[in-house]
Amino acid sequence: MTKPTPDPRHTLTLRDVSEASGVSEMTVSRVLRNRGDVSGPTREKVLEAARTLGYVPNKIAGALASQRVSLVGVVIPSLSNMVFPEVMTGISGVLEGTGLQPVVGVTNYLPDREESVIYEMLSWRPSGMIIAGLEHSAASRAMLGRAGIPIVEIMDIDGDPINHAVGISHRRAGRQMAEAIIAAGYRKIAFLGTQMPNDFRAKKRLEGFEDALAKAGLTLVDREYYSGGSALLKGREMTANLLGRTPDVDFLYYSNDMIGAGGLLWCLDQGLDVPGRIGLAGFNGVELLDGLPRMLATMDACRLEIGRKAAAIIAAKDTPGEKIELFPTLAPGDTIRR
Amino acid sequence: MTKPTPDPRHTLTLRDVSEASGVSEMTVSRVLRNRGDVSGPTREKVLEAARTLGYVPNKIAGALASQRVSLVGVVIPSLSNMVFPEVMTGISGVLEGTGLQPVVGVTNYLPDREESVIYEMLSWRPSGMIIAGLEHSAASRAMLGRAGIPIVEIMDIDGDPINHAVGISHRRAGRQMAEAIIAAGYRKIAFLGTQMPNDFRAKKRLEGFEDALAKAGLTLVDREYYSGGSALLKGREMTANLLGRTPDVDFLYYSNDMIGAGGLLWCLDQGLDVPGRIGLAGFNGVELLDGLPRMLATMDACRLEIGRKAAAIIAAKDTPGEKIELFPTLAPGDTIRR
DNA sequence: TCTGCTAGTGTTACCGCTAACAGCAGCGCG
DNA sequence: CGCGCTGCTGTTAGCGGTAACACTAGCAGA
Repeated sequence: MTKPTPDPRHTLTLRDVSEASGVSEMTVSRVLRNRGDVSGPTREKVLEAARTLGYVPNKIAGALASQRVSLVGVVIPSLSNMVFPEVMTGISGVLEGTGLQPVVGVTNYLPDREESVIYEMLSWRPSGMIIAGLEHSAASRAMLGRAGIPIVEIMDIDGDPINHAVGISHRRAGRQMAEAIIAAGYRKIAFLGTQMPNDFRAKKRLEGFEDALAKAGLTLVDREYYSGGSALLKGREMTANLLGRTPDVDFLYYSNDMIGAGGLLWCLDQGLDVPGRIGLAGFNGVELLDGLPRMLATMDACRLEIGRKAAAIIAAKDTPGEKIELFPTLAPGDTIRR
Repeated sequence: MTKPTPDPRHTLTLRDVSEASGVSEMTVSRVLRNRGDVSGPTREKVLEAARTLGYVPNKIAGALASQRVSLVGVVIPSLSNMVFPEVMTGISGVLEGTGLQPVVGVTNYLPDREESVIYEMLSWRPSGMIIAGLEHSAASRAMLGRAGIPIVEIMDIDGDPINHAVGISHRRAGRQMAEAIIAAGYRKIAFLGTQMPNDFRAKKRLEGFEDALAKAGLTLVDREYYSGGSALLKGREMTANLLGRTPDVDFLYYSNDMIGAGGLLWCLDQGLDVPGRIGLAGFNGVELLDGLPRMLATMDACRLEIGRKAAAIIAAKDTPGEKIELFPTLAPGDTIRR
């Protein structure tokens, strides 16, 4: 409730601390960064002065002078879907000790927005960039390629990375799930998922899924798409629609766990025999959903590990470009026959 | 998969663009920032050069020279609990048009970590800071107070803000919920919530809740705390424990919707009559949960609006310090008798 | 005694950009 | 015809730090 500027004069600089402690700015700088030799007493004097003044260093100036920026740009499509927060946890954990700090930018699955977020981030000259996905506009790829810093594209490895990639094969994940479903004896299989034209990972999963169906001489008997809204609720609606339209389906493959959970709740409400009469599966392995009446079949996307590995690459900063594939595990849960 | 540094020589600067387009650096700078008069043809030449070179301005240098930083620090306790992503959405939405960019820091509800996150952020000399909560270490408060920028403390207004505050009264929210519960005729009321010693908002809600109970001559008949893990699952466990211990409870007040949802699912599994035999309520109004078999009674925390208002204060940057109270609405759902 | 070294400190020259001001045409006007 | 103006462009001097080097005293070894 006070005014925002209680400045005695201006904002503090190294000079203020140097005057207060009677040494040069350079020595203050050395003390504050723990670099170079400074005698014990001097160090104490300086720290004391900095503390009582309440000096906070100016990283803008420091970064410009040293040509070193302690930021790592992280560009992700969304924060609200449970998957990226976990990736962030992995990233922060590893970056913690390194003096590097993640800065997130959110694109909402819009390529234009992604381009401008990347531009903005690069203009801060970060030490590295972590970006979800392998598909970016030509301009984005060009900017990133030219930036001269390590670039790690995460989540997906089905494609050509600019530099590094850490992720899983969503095509393979789709295929694996399909194989498990077929092996369990389901034959009339439907897909329910996001409409989003730019969720390439979901798209690849579906491709892999359909490939595997084709190999078994099957095709999807129906499909249903949605866009916004509460995922749980959408899952119910979509499932109701689809079963209304195609009552004899015996398996529902959802593009993510949230809508899958909604579908599961609906099926249970209807008293359908799950997984006997009908099976369900999602994708992501969101821990949040442990605690549903029944465990949804799903596939872990290795989110934490992806975050960790990506951060480690940036922190190492010398690694030559490479593709790191992680392998998700299928959790059959209680919604697929065994 | 290529090497990270395809530099023809070094990273581009204004000088490169100025040479490529045959004008001074200053003119290039003017064009790139749309500031001051530049003739049409010159502007074209410059833009063309910048585009073909792939120049990305260096905001570090720009910020240092202009003493203006387009960043807004946002300090929040967690990203994984559904409530802050929505606040972020509100913030980003408002900041979008202003040229300001949010930078988030996560504290995991640890005061020490909060202090260092604040220090880190201030060292980038942001144009403003948005921080969750009103309770901070003395050092944190001092740093923020001295920073000379607008500080907005969000979520809570039960206390003394450093500068601005936007939020709801959690004490009042707790009281209101208690009153509604009592009015509905429940008498044996228990509380289930987070253990976290630093979730001051949850604590205040509980205080308000107990105050209102006391006014009606009631006290909590039991309570149960948890710390980590999947909230839905924890909700189940806690509820099972509590009802095992105190079977005659007739209302369960949860400190958040997720554990409330877990509890609700457990009650339904057990075939308990909700809300007849037992009522339940949570807090937050997370949209995510629409779609549960039954709508949990809850209270919206005005998250989106809090984010918007906070960002607006920073963007306006001249507003004198003030406390803005928002008023959550109680959504009785289907888990409280009417 | 002189040299060479080291630990501790100061000096200088930027880092890449922008504020502020200094030109300098070309023009209308008294 | 000289004045002031407007429209455009360039020049200069930092912003607040840090790298790189210069300096000084003190001391070991030749």
